[in-house]
Amino acid sequence: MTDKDPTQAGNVRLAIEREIFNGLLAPGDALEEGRLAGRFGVSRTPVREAITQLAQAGLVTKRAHKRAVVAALDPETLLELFEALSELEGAAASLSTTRMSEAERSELLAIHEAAAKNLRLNGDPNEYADLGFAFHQRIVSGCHNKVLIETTEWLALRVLPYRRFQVVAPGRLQRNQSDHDDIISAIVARDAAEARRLMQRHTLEQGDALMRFIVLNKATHTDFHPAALGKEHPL
Amino acid sequence: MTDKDPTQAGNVRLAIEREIFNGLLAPGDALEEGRLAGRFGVSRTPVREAITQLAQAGLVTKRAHKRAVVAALDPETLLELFEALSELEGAAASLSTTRMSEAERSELLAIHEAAAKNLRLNGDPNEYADLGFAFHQRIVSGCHNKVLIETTEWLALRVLPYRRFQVVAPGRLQRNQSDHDDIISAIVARDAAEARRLMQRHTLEQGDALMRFIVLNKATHTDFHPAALGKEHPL
DNA sequence: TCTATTGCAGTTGTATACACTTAGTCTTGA
DNA sequence: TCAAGACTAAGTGTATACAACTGCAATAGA
Repeated sequence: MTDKDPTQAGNVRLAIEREIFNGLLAPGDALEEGRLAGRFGVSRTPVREAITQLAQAGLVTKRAHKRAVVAALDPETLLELFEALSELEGAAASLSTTRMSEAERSELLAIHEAAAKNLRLNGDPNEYADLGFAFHQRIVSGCHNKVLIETTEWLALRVLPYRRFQVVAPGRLQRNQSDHDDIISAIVARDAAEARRLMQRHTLEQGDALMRFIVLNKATHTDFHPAALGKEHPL
Repeated sequence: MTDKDPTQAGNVRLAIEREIFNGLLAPGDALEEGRLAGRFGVSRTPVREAITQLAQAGLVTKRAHKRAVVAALDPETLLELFEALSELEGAAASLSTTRMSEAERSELLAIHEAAAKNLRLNGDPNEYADLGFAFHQRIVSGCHNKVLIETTEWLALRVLPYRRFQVVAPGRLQRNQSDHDDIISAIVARDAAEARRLMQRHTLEQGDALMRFIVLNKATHTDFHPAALGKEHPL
């Protein structure tokens, strides 16, 4: 357990989060307080507090006197999540066109070019996924609105376990990169409306691609969950 | 304490929420677990859980080994909050133009007309505020995207203690109503882009008006907080 | 007088014990 | 055989005790 966090509840929260992202805890799995407490070597109290926080964050669902379970993202909710996310990221992109500092803009460009290079040289897909993630993150943070940033990341957190799988869809990478190309163009041209439109469409399409992938996968593996494919997520 | 909620932590959470909205607990006030426990006649455990939830919801801030305090919305954050909210409500309005059922649309119209009537007859300003609140809420819920609805309400919750004061600004009521008029028109015309634009601008202006009011008020009363003006909020 | 250190009171964080709820099984009666 | 009800096991909700931390005030030293 990382000892950076002063409080155990925080540690436990992070640990459970990680396990959810790793797939060690799959959507639908029950979080039993006593067992987790034993596993982490603490009492039920901090575990309970961690679960409360995770429930409030939407990563787990909890009803009175029932065991908390890892939030299962049914396709419908996943779609809604991406729709909402696309609106927020679109808004952020729009604001970022006028608010990003020169340094932020050049950093964004650097990330974008690193991704392009990775693609040209057939680099590690996971590295590409991370760069794509960074790309989105920089655009969001560029809006300089803490509330908007927080809210967007809050939603992004919930799709994070699923989001990296878009890369496996054939041909998605090139399409993804050209989308990013266009978004960059809109940003450097200071075209807020266009940046919003492109960013929104892009995120929405990511969601669609992911959905398609999931339902196809589900056809063969009814017990599909993120960990089925992934290596753990770097957090 | 209302005994409808099965769990005490939930009761306490609601009670504290109410006190925050009432102004009994003003932004910056400390929430001391022991004292609250005594006041509500429960132990510290459910109080602690309630505070954890409220912290996750953004209504209070909490750091390790420090007392939790009611989140103080400094003007900058308040502005950011309204900016983010305006994006979300705009998005919801856009989606609602195509997704609202006929029943929902007519309910929205009924609310709007009730507000108009209230205004014509110089009715109770608090009733008008409630109708305005309902207006926004119906448009948001009309988008039929649970995630988007939840997220919007989550942000709206944080400005709720402040939002009702817009009505006191002179001339705001008529302007508010005519804004609503235009939004309704866009919705019945199924003009998604226009509905988004109007709704976004409208919410943003609400924020601006509120901000102006607060800074003016603050000039005389440095210890300004919502309860200074309001009757309690009906929750 | 000023500064640093130490002690103390108050408050939060954690462990543990107990009460209550839930779901499943087993018994019992028709 | 089946349904209804009691019993039981497992797990959550709450209370309480204790440990750890923070802020402040008193005190000692220069």
